[in-house]
Amino acid sequence: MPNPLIQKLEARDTLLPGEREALERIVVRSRTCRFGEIMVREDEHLNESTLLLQGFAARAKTLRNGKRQIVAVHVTGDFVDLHSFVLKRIDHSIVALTPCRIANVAHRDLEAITENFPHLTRLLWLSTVIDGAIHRAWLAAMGGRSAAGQLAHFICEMFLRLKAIGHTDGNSMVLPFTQPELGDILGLSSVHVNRVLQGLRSDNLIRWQDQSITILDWDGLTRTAEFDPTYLSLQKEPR
Amino acid sequence: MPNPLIQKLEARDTLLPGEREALERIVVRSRTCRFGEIMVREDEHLNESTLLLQGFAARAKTLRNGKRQIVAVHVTGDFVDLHSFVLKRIDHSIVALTPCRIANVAHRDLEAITENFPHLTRLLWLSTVIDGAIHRAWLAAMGGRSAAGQLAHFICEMFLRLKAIGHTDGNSMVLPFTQPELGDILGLSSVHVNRVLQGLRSDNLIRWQDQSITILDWDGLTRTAEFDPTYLSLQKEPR
DNA sequence: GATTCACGCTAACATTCGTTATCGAATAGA
DNA sequence: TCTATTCGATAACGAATGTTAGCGTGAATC
Repeated sequence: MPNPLIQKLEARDTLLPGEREALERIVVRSRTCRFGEIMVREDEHLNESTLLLQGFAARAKTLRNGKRQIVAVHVTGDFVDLHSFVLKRIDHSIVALTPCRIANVAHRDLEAITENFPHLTRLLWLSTVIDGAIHRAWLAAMGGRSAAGQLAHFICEMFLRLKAIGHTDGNSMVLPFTQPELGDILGLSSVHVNRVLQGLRSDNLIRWQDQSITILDWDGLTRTAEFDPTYLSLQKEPR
Repeated sequence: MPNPLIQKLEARDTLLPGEREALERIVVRSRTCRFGEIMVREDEHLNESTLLLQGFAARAKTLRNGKRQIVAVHVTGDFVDLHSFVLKRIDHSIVALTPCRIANVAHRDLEAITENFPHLTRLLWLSTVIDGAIHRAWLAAMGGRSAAGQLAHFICEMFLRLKAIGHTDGNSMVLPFTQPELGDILGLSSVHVNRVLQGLRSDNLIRWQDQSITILDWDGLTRTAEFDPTYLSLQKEPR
């Protein structure tokens, strides 16, 4: 089975000779996580990063009143806390939103990559920077759009990200999130998530059954979302 | 006058011999910007990044309804769009919130750094990753806190960031933002910003006169903000 | 088989927040 | 000097969103 990280980087730029092998060399041990398991705990000093080989995971901050704010959602192939390589200490915990398979990559090995593979280093850097672009898109969605627009934006984003890794089926995808979890993602109450979801359904934009979402009207959905996919950097470019 | 970028990096890790000179070599041309000037325009293909030598700048996205959402605020020493080095195309524009002095750094020169200075590369990488951490803090503030908590959080953050570059005076700082601008930052209407500001004032947490803010009760302010400064990475660590 | 629990959904109500309008003061420009 | 604009502040109103409660269902647990 191919390393999904390689697939992800190859979508953004062509790997140079040797880079693929270097990546394969550092991804060794892998293990599984149960649903709800906390893979990485806030404020710990880290000497390895986590690569998500399969499943959905989230970066979450918990507030004093018990509210949980999810600040990022990750899918297969994402280097969930690559930023901890330079940060050393992360400001959130990482939790499995489904059962997951993950691999740990030693920071020592990443350091060796920065010493020997400058182009590959730039591509890893790019991964963390795309995470930042997604953060900004979420900020603009939360601050500037209606709740319906925000939810529509999230659906559009997840569809393109899942499509990029071949996890869509026509206009459908599996999004294994409950409405309370969506509330934690969007910063809304689960009641309001339900209301807004009804709206998207009655506008015939999407169908959401169990955990399978079908997009009935992509143009309409992107219009209510004001969705512009460029921030996902889904095209090749020399980096 | 010392290069403020060097000062910023030195606060996070000790520079190795030669790194300081390499940085000084790539920061050459500098120019001034008027208030409101757009330094970098959304969606342009970039081959240089912008270093803020003096002043306040913002990254902003404009929505279809005319609303402007500011997704980041930058101060002296910040490498405002260093992420464009690997991204090549940015998802927002960059606008001067005050008159600014800026320098442009060619991506070719940054590429040379990644080829020859791996440790310095990691520190530049770190800069972009700290920007991401700030994005996440804002997301948690917008999604999970009250408007008062969100505003208080922003004030705490700006105070520590300005203190780190020596731009505070005791418990006071100059924050040259109007209330409508604060609204664009927080995703609130200017009317509501005014309401919430009154609240912080009447609780004797801050004094805000003209553009000078005095923090009267740091403990109280951080408590209403639920502010934890670790995400700013303001301590040295081998990277 | 019985129990518990989480989920999706709905309703009623309270609160927060946005919109619009207005005012005086300060500022910039003609 | 006069005018136009912007800002901070305030009020009134309406819309968006949160809170609490309750219901039926299905899955998991005992």
